[in-house]
Amino acid sequence: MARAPSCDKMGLRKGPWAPEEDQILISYIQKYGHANWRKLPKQAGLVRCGKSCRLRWINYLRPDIKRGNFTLEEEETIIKLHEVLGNRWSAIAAILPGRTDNEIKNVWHTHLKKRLKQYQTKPDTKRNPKSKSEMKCESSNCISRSQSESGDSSSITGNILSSTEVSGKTPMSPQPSSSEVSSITDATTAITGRKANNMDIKAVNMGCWESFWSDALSADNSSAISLNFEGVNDGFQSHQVPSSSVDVMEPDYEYGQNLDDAMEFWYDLFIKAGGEEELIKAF
DNA sequence: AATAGAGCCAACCGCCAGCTG
DNA sequence: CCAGCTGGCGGTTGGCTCTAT
Repeated sequence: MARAPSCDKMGLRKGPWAPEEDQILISYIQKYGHANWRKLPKQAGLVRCGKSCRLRWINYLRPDIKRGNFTLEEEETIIKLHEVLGNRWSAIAAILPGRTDNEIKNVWHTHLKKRLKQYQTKPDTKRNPKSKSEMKCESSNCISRSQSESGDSSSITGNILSSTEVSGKTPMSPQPSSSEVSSITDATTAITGRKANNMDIKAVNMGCWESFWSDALSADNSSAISLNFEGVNDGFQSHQVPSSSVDVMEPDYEYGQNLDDAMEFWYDLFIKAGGEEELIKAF
């Protein structure tokens, strides 16, 4: 395949972007979008290659970029996801809203790798590295529970992610592209420890996993119980589980205080209700 | 105050997969 | 089916900043 000449071979500017260039790029994209990165610089009047423009936009100029230091939660999430995904930075970035793969890669190489090494040499000092099976994302918007050590499928992993966290798209976006599906698959595997299925992809596409599960389960909610747990950003959210398909319930269970507990209980119910097949029917 | 070394991060490079004609 | 084009990805690097001496 013929390769496009690199930027310097075409006499294009390289290196750090000037504020004026940023401004040109921003206003062009705001006006016309970025349908074709290769043509964009010429049309916008920039002496850069399309690739450079794309990178600048994605990594720095996009309005939804979160600047500033990574929080402890974000760093923990990266470490845990890296245990599962390895150097698949874009897949990790898909789960951390507002963060770019480049940023995550940099943080990993500059901070986290070192920190992990320290933990491994002094396992009791700060963080006790968990095995994959113990993976548990503790951030408020990313919950994961391990499959039981015995391999019992009744403790399938739970997860809460908004669509934007997984696919980078706003809710009710059109059909995901193959690359987005791959992101969703990666994210599902990373967070839940299980393989993504079409339902996950559909769920992400139609809104978010939370509401998907909720809607699906409440399709038969004539005698439903409610699970209340702390939501992503906004306090408490209610989820309905059809009690008709559940053999055992604990009505006095405290759901509201601990999201992990709620999710554990929720997923136990889900499995008792017949697992995925039941969900497919309900949906 | 000057200098060297380390750390950090924006940006580049080259490869690859998916799309299109 | 094929070749070319494009966007996306991960690895790497150059240069700026910070810190120690």
